[in-house]
Amino acid sequence: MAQSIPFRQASPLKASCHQCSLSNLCLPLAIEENDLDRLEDIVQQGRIFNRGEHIFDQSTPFRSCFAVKSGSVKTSIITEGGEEQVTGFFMPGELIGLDSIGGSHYACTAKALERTSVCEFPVDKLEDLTVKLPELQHHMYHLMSQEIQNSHQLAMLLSKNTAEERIAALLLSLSSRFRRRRMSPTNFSLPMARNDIANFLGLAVETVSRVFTRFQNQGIIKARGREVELLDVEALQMVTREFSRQCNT
Amino acid sequence: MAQSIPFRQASPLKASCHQCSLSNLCLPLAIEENDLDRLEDIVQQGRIFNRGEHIFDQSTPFRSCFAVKSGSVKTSIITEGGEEQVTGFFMPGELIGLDSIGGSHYACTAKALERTSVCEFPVDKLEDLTVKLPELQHHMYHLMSQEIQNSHQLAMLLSKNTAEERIAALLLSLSSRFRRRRMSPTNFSLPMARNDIANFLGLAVETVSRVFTRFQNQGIIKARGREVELLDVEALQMVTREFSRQCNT
DNA sequence: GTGAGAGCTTGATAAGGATCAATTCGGACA
DNA sequence: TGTCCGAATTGATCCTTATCAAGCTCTCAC
Repeated sequence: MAQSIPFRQASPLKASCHQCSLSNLCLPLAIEENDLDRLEDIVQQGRIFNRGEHIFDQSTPFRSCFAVKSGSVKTSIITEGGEEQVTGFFMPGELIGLDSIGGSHYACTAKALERTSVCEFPVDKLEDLTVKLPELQHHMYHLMSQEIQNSHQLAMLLSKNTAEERIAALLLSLSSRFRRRRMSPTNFSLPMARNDIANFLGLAVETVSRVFTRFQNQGIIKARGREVELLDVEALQMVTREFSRQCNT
Repeated sequence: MAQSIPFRQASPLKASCHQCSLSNLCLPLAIEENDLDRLEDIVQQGRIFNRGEHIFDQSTPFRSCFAVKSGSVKTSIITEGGEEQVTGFFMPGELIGLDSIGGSHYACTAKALERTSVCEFPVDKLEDLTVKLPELQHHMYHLMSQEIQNSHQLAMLLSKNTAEERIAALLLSLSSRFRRRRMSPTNFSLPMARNDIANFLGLAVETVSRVFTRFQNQGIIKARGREVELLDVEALQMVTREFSRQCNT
């Protein structure tokens, strides 16, 4: 977009956090209104990625974290043997690359799941800034610790829960993330393919498919391709083990 | 120990990072010799925990990160339903509590696996210090991102690898961590019970036991209770999938 | 519109590991 | 030294989910 306006030469790719609708989800939420300029000074409006394009991969030298502005991203580790493990899905307002700070290269590969735009935060500048803005530093620590917790939660899901429980948990996670963005928590379209869901949850595609139809037959969800409607959120919550155990006790 | 010397009243529980044998593994490794005092100023020599004692649990208000000084610690998440998921094992020089920064309470429960001593870093002071020592801040980011990577690696292990591969990977991880501490990488005693291994790796205890005996019959390891000897490290590396795939290709 | 290919669904079979059950081992303690 | 209890091992069976195979559907290019 910005590139199609050749006349504005000054501050060519500077993003405006002030005007961004995601400022209450993204990094700006940790910063006082009048310090926001300092964040804007280091943010670069990244380019737009088409479906399937890499934002970075494991061979890219690490330089920046990225905030998703629109669209969605999947991150995955790819082993020497070529196996892929999807490690996360990122939606608008969420920050990618926290797992790579301190390394020379990115620790994972990030791929746009649809047409996606991102904001880029060069990490050297970000580190300088967090020294000056302790609230921002605190927020960074907070984000990173949450990333650790998310990953532990995933490990838990993978090692202790059935296919149905895993899928229910994913649907609920997506639901709450849509809600945070003031979008319908019960009626949304999945940004990722069944394949990615399967990989992320440690299942075979066929199993994912079967569980979707099972949920549908039980009237818990309605799914048509990537379009999903959660018909009975309570039932979904019952499916996740934490909840069912809680109720049994 | 310090408590048994009642005459020294000044700086009662101050740890000496200068003299600590783990200073090349622990936080001090990021700090210039002459800034080390500032870290020492905020470190508290924590008390010693007996086998089975909690260093903190999920109901403890979050205040500090802890470095293991001697002994070992397991961390786990415990769900409302009472289920446990072991999220990590921590050995001397390693930092616990990174997953909790920014929260009001600890995100996991930490339990001493044997008689264990820890150093305590109050996080408010640590955050203040990282503002003054950018190298320390950078190192904290680095540690946290590695924690994320470790957890992703675990997720990968759980979702893609067989029981044998998971156990081989754990043994190799322990081995390399012993090596870093200048201890034998092939001859060590497991700090954790079979039960904890099973839980961590998403297996049943029986499966862990069976794999141990299978490895033993194949002459890859020798195990007598918690005493383990790695007889054929190469073979173990072959077992982990990354390696075997690499060789097949 | 039509064909091709990827993505998704459904069915049948097989396998890896969980579960249940029964010993055995090992260390703490009287 | 014997006893007790939890941890570890071993065996038999069952279950969930992977795998293999086939058919369906949607989308996109031509």
